[in-house]
Amino acid sequence: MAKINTKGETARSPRSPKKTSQASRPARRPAAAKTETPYHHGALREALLQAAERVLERDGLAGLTLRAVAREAGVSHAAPTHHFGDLTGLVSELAAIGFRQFNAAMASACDEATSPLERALARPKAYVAYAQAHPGMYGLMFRTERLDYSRPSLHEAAESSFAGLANAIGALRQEPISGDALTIEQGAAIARAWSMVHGFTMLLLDGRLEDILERLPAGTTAEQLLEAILKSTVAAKFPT
Amino acid sequence: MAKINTKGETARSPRSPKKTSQASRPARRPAAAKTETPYHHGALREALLQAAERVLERDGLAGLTLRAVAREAGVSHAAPTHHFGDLTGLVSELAAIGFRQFNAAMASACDEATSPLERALARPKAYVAYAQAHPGMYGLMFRTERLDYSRPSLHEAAESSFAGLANAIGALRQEPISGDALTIEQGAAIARAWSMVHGFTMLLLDGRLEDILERLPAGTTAEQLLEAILKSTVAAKFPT
DNA sequence: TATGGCATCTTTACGATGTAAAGATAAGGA
DNA sequence: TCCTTATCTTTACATCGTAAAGATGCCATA
Repeated sequence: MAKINTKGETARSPRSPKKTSQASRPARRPAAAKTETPYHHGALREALLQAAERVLERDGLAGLTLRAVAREAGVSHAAPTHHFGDLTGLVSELAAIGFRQFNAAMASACDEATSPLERALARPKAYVAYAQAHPGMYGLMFRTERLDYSRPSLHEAAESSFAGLANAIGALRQEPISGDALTIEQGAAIARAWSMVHGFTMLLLDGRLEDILERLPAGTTAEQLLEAILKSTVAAKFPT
Repeated sequence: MAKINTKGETARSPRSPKKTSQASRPARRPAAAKTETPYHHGALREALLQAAERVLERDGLAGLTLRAVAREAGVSHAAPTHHFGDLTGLVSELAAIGFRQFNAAMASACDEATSPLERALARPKAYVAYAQAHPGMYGLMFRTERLDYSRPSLHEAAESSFAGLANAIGALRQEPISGDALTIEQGAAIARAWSMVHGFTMLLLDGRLEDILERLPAGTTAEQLLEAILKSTVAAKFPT
């Protein structure tokens, strides 16, 4: 509400107010002098996505508007339209980036695991850790209704995330999971794991686990609660 | 710019355009003639909440705006402000109603269960069933960031929901759960159950379980998938 | 090298929203 | 009867998303 907007709608710093003829600007967009802000940005699309990520993590989902992103990038409010079509487009592309970060974080966590038990716990722990480190991004990926999964980049990134999960469950059950057909037991195992971790994450981010955490022995963290849940779930598979 | 606004922002049907003196209106707000729409509505607060629920289930979360609710109720767009303060206020009161419906649905489902196994499954099944029957309401309760839990009605209704869950887990573990202190095992059991069911519901409503469902034997429904998950979880406690 | 097409970015405009503030209207107590 | 107050309407404004028209300069082609 009330958004002061202290710097005016369009805020490209060193732009002469009118009649910017091509004099007084370095010729041919020199990659060195970024401070001159050439008329044609040159990499606006990427700059907008980075600006959007900053706005998202700073102001939350509600603050992620087309105009705010444009302000953050220092261009006019309508500039994003040309690159993303509409807000759904920008948000979807940003979510795709989020999914890729997310997948990379889980993959690297799995790689670092040594024991079988560790490997089983690494993925869900990395899942929750990513969401805690990037709550805005996670909200963008799983809370917004404004995502267009028909966009190839988003579809592919989300699909890859799902495939990683399915493979992890397959490894845990020691039966490779086919790409096109699942038994009811396999489907239940995958859905259960995903539901549990996703639900835990959402409840945690929404502060709804506070009721539980504050009744636990003093100083118990969300990570410890998660670990207790996970261990009680997979304990049977890894006899101590 | 005259504001075309096809149905007029304020749409109380039989309102004389100017100078509505008290003649031509039934004296003293007669409870019989609802069609006359007395100036002072008499029960606007409840009417607005009912209108809001209709708008929510018809147009979804994005369609639930203060002005849309006012239109639906046939009053001016600023009328809700007096009763709810702002959009957060209205949305929070509606969410409280949702939590009460939600709790009642689960309680009645538990009452109808006969066997111990049935009783263990009744609650989560009713949970998901409510969300499927009232996706707007469920989204309002668990997806919106615009809820004010400091409001007594919402706080109480949500708290009651949590208490019901904790009791159900206590019954399942055959150890009554204290109101103020939990062991890590108890906390993990509660958080696990809630996370699983909540996560399943969110993924289902978001269509993210489609990838799994369509790989399952043809015709498998979400309810069957949920049942498979639940049974594999509590199977140990209920030897067939 | 000159020039025209076209991608890129800005300006302007419009309807929608939330919210504040002032005006209108009835209800109820003095 | 009159006045205070709660309730509802009108008006106003900043913000948002989006469309459309104008400005700018890159690049291929002549």
